[in-house]
Amino acid sequence: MKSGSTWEYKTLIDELSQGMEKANQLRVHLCSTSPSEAHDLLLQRIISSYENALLIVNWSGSVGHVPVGAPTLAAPESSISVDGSPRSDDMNKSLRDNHDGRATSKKRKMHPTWTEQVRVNSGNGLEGPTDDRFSWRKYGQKDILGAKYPRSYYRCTYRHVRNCWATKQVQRSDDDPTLFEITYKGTHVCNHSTNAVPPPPSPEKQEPKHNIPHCHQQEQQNQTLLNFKANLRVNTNALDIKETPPHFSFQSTFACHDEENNYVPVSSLPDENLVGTFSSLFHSPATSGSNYFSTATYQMNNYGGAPLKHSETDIADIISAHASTTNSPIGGMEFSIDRMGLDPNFPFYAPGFLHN
DNA sequence: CAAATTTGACCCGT
DNA sequence: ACGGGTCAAATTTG
Repeated sequence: MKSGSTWEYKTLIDELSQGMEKANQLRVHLCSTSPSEAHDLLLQRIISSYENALLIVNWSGSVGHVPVGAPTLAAPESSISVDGSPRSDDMNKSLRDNHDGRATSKKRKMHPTWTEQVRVNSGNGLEGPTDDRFSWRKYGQKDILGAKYPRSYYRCTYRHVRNCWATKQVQRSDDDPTLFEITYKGTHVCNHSTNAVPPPPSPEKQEPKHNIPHCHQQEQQNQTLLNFKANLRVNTNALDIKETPPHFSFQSTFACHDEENNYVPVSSLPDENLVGTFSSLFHSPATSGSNYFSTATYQMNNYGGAPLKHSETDIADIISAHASTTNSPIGGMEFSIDRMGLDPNFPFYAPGFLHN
């Protein structure tokens, strides 16, 4: 992009983030002094608008020249499939299932992918960095050639319920056992603690997670934004992982890679201020959640009679969840699927933006 | 008993 | 053929 517009662009971002920050502050303030649903809702909307704007700006600022080696949000060629249903595998599965049962097929779709290094400062970081506020379900572990420690594979617990295809791999560092490299793939569309679809019947086990105070729900939205940014160039600094015993401290660094897996260190964040602004509001910017694709996903997912075999969490849930996005106002967080449908590549009719 | 983890087998790209 | 990633039956956990 040329320099003139770059300047404008930055200024715009500055302004927007200012606005957003102030709104956030106001919100926090209001929340603590005179909690009021109405205020909160209003502020949420304001903030959402800012988020929207910021996202749009970020988006347009980044698509033009694909500058940062951003983990691509969608596969370049497959513009329709904003992903989230990255693997038609499961559909295929139901088709091939018949005799083989094995289903993985096709090329792996492009997911936003980034790596986080988490250091566990403690006597024995044996458990590893477990809690990043999403519900992960381990689905595999593998000894990796030349690596001392096995690599663990996790996927989102709500994969089937919410069609959330985020996965992560955790690999302990060979020479520094306190260091874990966590590779996130795909973006969370479940946003399990707040958004659109309420969590499946049994609330998170892994994360009995403190009920999120009303005031903090915004965090989720903010987080969303942050994470979106993270998709462009992941960032974070300190994080405070809730269920960590006090003597644990995490420190993480992020990098993301582009499709060629070129590392893109995150040091060079052009808009530090923005990040600073947000990070002051978050406790755990490390989470990988993001809704920005969920809507697209929702409307794209097609459970087309492909019964997912076992319990997992239930097709009934799927159905009702699905229904809830179109019919019942659950938590007032439903969002406009139809609009999403118009342009799945433009993920900004994000949930939490309260379209009703 | 349901949900999560473990673990060997399978699949796919190289 | 090999290695990494995923599946799914068996097992464990809550």
